[in-house]
Amino acid sequence: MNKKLSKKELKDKYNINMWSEDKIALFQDTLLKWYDLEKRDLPWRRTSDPYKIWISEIMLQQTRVDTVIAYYKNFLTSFPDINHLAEADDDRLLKVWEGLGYYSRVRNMKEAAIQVVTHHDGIFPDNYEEIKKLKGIGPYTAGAIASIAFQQAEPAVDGNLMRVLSRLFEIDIDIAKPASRKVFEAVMYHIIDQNRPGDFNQALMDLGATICTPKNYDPSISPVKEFNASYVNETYLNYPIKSKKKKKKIVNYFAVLVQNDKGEYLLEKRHEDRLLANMWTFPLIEEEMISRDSGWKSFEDTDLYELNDLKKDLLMRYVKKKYSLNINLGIHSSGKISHVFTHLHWNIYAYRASTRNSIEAIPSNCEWVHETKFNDCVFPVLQQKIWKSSQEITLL
DNA sequence: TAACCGTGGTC
DNA sequence: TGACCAAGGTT
Repeated sequence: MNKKLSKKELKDKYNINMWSEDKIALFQDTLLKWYDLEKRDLPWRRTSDPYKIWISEIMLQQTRVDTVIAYYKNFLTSFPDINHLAEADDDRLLKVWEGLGYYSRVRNMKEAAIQVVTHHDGIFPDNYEEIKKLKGIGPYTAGAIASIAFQQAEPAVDGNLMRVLSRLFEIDIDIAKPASRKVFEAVMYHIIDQNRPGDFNQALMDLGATICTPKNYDPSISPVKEFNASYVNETYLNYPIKSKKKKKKIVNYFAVLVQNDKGEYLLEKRHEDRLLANMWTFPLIEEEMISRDSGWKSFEDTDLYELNDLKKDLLMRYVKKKYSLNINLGIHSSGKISHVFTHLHWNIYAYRASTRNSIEAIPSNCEWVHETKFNDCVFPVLQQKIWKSSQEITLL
């Protein structure tokens, strides 16, 4: 359970000057009046169905509103209620999420749906504590659903709220640290509107998305500028405090597009609990796997674009070992295909190859698939990039 | 705690 | 163009 910090504790521990009750009431009134006039008209704001609100909240995690809208509508067409979701076919479910990213979200959603059907008779739980127990639902999402769908006075502290509150109260803690969220929740327990908690949370999010933005921030146009300590004190350029992210690790890959005598391509299903889990790609081979095996130093950048006889041989041997295939490998790549993840930067060089015979059976996580069937496969955007880029590879 | 987990937009 | 950002959660 969250323990509510008193105003004195907020001051003593975090140097936060909480407002008087009168000022809090005036802030609530001012913010909600602005929200009633200016709130964005979004599909999930036209329903009180906790299932639909839940879908929207999961999709919106680390994802822009504009991107989510089409996925949201399509998802509800495919899985109109929680029973359909609980019984969903895994591949069909992943297909609906294709391109949206963070694919564990949809896997967790099915598990949560099964939890609701099993433990709550298919009725979505109506309080923070029970909602929070569902797979894939953390403190933010539990607070959002509890407040928006069930009018519980629970904070929903996301990146927007931390930025907004940092500026309103001149809060000197690093919002990039996981532990900081609790401080902002403590602030929210004081100021959240007891009668309209869901609207209050969403109003602060809208304020953060449209006015109290990370860049190009102009505090003078805010409807609550008089409440903004960092505006009044002209310290707003200092907030929020946010530490820098680590640099991404750069990894080089070869993608090998092997076609058999029927013209089908070799596809590989990725491991079920790693990056791009359960999705299909052409075989991807880390450059380091090749260079290390051969006792070579890492390849020079230019070596990756075009293979000399030695490197071609190393790659063909690796494919033979791992995929039980003798291949004829082209030496011209697609050029560099860059794909950036949250913590990685991949450079991929795609090569075409052909094969006539398989030595043994191909590995169990691999299949031969004709390109006319690619629409039935769940492809990450990375795979789509490689496929598109491969059309331009020169043969020979 | 910090690392892991996607993608597209923006300056 | 690289770095940051967008309604975070899990391990």
